[in-house]
Amino acid sequence: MPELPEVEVITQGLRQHIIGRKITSIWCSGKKLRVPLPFADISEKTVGKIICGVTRRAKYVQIILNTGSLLAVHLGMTGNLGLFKDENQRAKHDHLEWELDDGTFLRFNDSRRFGSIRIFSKEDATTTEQTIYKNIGPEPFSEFFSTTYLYQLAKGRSTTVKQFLMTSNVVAGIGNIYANESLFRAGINPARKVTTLSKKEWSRLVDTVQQVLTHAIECGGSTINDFLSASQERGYFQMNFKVYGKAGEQCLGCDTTIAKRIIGGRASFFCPRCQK
DNA sequence: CAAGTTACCTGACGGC
DNA sequence: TGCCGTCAGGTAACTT
Repeated sequence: MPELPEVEVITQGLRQHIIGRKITSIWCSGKKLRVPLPFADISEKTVGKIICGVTRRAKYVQIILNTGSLLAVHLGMTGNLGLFKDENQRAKHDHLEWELDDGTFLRFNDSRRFGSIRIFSKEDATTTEQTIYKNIGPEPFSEFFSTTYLYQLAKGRSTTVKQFLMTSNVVAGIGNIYANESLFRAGINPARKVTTLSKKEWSRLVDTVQQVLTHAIECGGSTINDFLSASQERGYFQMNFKVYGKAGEQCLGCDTTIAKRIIGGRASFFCPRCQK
């Protein structure tokens, strides 16, 4: 499900509603997630505490408590964090639930269970960086995500530009959808070897990545099958897809048929004429 | 170190 | 109707 825009939309949605709320109780399904869920630790560090911040780093939603503890939630492919009124029953695949002092419930739902949830105490701030974020590249909106950075990092690598963009230690937050869409808008073929890109092309790519992500966040993310914001609203950036999922359709720019090709094991969509 | 492969898990969809 | 194969927004642990 979620790439950076979807995680950002959830983060912003939660922030509006749960800051200042006290967690009054917790429940878990007991099902195994990709990373074992440290339920006792999560319970101890969250129940009775007050939520004082919600932020995003890479594809993680971070919930910060008044004790300084940090809860890091990764949504995997199908995960979601949503807010529900008490009359809503638990849904299939709900795995963790916090009750808040205003009677609402914050629920983590994940059908494929590729998501993960970890908790760190204030004292473990360095550990947090060392465990989850140590191999994660710069945020795409940071100054470190630059033409020079990409150009230098690409030197000596044999991978394709699309795989490079989707590698989390190159840049955080870009998955299959936004890699495809950014490359289309930059006019760069996804199968190009990274060493063949000029500085001008890297520069265009930095711009289009930022534009696409910004636009997608403004649209509330992309809802293909199941993505919903914290307050269960659909995103509509999928209306703005120019290539993703459009194999066989005509390119809006030139009428050429949009192609599909597997690159690095992932479906890649592009216009063979507009993307050189 | 880089890059390719496999594994984790459920659900939706198309073909038969 | 159902069974089967394929595919899906992600990542980490393997091997090569």
